[in-house]
Amino acid sequence: MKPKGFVRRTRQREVILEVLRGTKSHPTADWVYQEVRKAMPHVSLGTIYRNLKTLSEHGEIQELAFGSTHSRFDANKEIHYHFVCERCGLIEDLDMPVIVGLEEEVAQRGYNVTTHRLEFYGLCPDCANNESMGKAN
Amino acid sequence: MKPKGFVRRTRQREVILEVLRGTKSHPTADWVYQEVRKAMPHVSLGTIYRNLKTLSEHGEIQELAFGSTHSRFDANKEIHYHFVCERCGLIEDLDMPVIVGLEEEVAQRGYNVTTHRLEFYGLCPDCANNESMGKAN
DNA sequence: ATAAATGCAAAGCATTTGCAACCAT
DNA sequence: ATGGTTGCAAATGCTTTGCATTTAT
Repeated sequence: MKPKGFVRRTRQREVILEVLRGTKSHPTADWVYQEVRKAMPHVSLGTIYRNLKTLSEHGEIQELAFGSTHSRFDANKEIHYHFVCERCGLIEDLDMPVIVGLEEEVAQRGYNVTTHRLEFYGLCPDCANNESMGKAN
Repeated sequence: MKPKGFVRRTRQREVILEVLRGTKSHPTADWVYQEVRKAMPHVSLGTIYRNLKTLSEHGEIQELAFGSTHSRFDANKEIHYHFVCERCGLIEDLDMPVIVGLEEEVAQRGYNVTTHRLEFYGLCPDCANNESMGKAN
C-alpha cells in the first residue's frame, strides 16, 4: 500500500532547494521566487510558498519569522526571555536570569550589539499534559 | 523653542498603556484594541497601531514580532544564532557555539522544550562604520 | 490510475496610510 | 496657533487558497 501524504519529488521543489542551498543570505520567499524564475519562468509564487512550507515542515530547511503578522506587546521594558507554546500559542515570561557576557561575545566579532532576544519553543505544561493523555488538538 | 516631534499625552495613549500594564499576556494589537474600546468605544484600530509603534519606539513597551511578514529561509538545518542589522536588514549566521544546558534550564521550569532561538540586534560592521562617518541613511 | 503538486488569480488579513477634523501644548 | 493625533476608510503587501490541469509514482 502506497503511503498517503507522500511527498513527491518535483522539479520546482528541487530548484527551490538548490537556490536555498546556494546562498547564505537568508532570503525571503520573493527573492527565492525571482531566482527560481530564472530557471523556470513559469513558476508561481504560490508554488514557492507551498514548497517553502513543506520543506520546513519536513525539516529540510529552517524558517525564520521576522517582521510581524501578529506582533505581541509587553509593558515589561526589562530584557527577559520567553517561552512560546507551539500548540496553544501561549507566550510566557521566563523567570530566568539574563545571560551575562552574551552581547559582548558577539561584539567581539565586530558587531555593534544593541540588544538580543532569546525564545524557547515547545509545549507548555498544560499542553504537554493533554498531549500525553491523548486529548484532542 | 518648542521641540519638534514632541510626543503628546493623549487619552488614547494613556488607556493603551494602562491596558498593556494591566496584563502579562503579551497581547496582540487587536486584543489591545478590544480592551481599549471598552473604555473608549470610538478608538480606531489605526490609532492603536500608531500608538503601539510610538510607544515601542520610545522604549515604553516592547514589541515582539511573531508570525511572519517577511519570513526568511535557511537551508542550514543545524541550530545556530543570528545577528540582525537594524539599519540595513542584513541577517547573518554567527559562528558562535550553541549554549549548552540552556534548554535544560527551561525544562526544569516545567516546559517541554523543543528548540530555542537566539538573535542579536544592532549595527553590522558596515553600517556602524557609515554611521560614524555621518553617511546618509 | 490516482492523489500530490502546479499555475493563475482571487481572497485573506494584519498592518499602514491619506486626509480632514480635532486637541494638547 | 500649530503641528501632533485621531477616526475612518481605503490601500498595502505578504501569504494563503480554490480550482482545473499536470505530473510523479
